[in-house]
Amino acid sequence: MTAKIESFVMHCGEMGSRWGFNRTVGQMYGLLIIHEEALSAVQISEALNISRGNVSMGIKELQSWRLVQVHHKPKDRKEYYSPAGSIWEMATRVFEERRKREVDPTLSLLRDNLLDEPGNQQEQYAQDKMHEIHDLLETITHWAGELQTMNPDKLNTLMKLGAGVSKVIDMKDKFMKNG
Amino acid sequence: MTAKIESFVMHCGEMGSRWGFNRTVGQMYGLLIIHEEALSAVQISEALNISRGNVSMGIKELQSWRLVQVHHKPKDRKEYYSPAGSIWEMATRVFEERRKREVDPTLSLLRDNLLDEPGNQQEQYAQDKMHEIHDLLETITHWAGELQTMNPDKLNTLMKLGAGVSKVIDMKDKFMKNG
DNA sequence: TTAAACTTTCAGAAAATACTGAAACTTCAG
DNA sequence: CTGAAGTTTCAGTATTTTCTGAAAGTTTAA
Repeated sequence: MTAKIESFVMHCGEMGSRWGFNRTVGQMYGLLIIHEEALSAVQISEALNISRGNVSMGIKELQSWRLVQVHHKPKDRKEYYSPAGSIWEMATRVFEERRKREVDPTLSLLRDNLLDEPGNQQEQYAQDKMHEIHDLLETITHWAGELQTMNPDKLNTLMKLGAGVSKVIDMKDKFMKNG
Repeated sequence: MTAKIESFVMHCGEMGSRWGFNRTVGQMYGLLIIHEEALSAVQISEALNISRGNVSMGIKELQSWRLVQVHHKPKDRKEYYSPAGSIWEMATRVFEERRKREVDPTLSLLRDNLLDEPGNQQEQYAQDKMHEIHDLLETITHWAGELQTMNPDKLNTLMKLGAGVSKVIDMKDKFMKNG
């Protein structure tokens, strides 16, 4: 590993926990991304100086995020791992999985709580707030879902044309009034 | 605390670490949100059964996220805490702070690495990938920033009109070709 | 000043999380 | 079958993170 590559891999490790997994899982993912060929479990454990068992657990974790792909080479029983999909797909998968872990449980709790009638003034206030949060989370996840269905080229093109979201939306407003 | 309120507060605790802080900080924030009146440090420590020192550290943490506001009552030396801003503002602050912690350091590392010339084929491949990631992160943060400048009413209105992001953007495409 | 009422800090304890390595398991060629 | 070549699991250990409570710091009223 050259110094540059190593700095990237180590950075992914440091950021790992902020990105939703732990240090070694972050390192593993970083390594797979910047390495052109797929790597075996032993190669990963040697490159990162971690135990073989840890690699196995890390791969399992990355698979639960749908971020790695398994390959086989002819005449070779080992499994080789590489990142699944394009950079854009990786980003949407991380978003989606994080939504499942960070937002969906909250939405479900809020929905449950909003079914009951509030018992007193204090509960009324609490329910109002929960309602606000619920609606906001629904709006955000809806729009995030829409963004994910687009490809990044489209976004980039529009950005370069100087079209920000608000401009596009203002235009839509105008368009609908006229039409 | 009624059962419903408690379930919300405890949920915020469980989600805390996924949202970027720890359990008690999550609980504290949840409590402040659904409680109509501002609360003193002692009230918080009693409501959540945590030490006074822990409350102090938690408040400090929430302040670093710009999520709490301090109040004073006449004839009372204690400090009283409440959430800062509307639900929408809280959400944008959490986004913004998370961007600072989760994305900005990576962008900066990638920029540094992209300044050097690649030394060999392996480094060339690595740099290409880093370039892709860099551009994608820039696009995403740009669009996220734009979304934050809008208010949620506007988003909701548009959503109810059946205007998804992609529809709006397709329209923009058409509009620009014709114009 | 003083001291009461409050807040912050931080060393050490407790709890949670991650890692290792050996044993168990799986697969497959011969 | 058998055993070699691989993967997974998990009990115990190491590391990291969080929490407590006592001491130090701050503010203010008298």
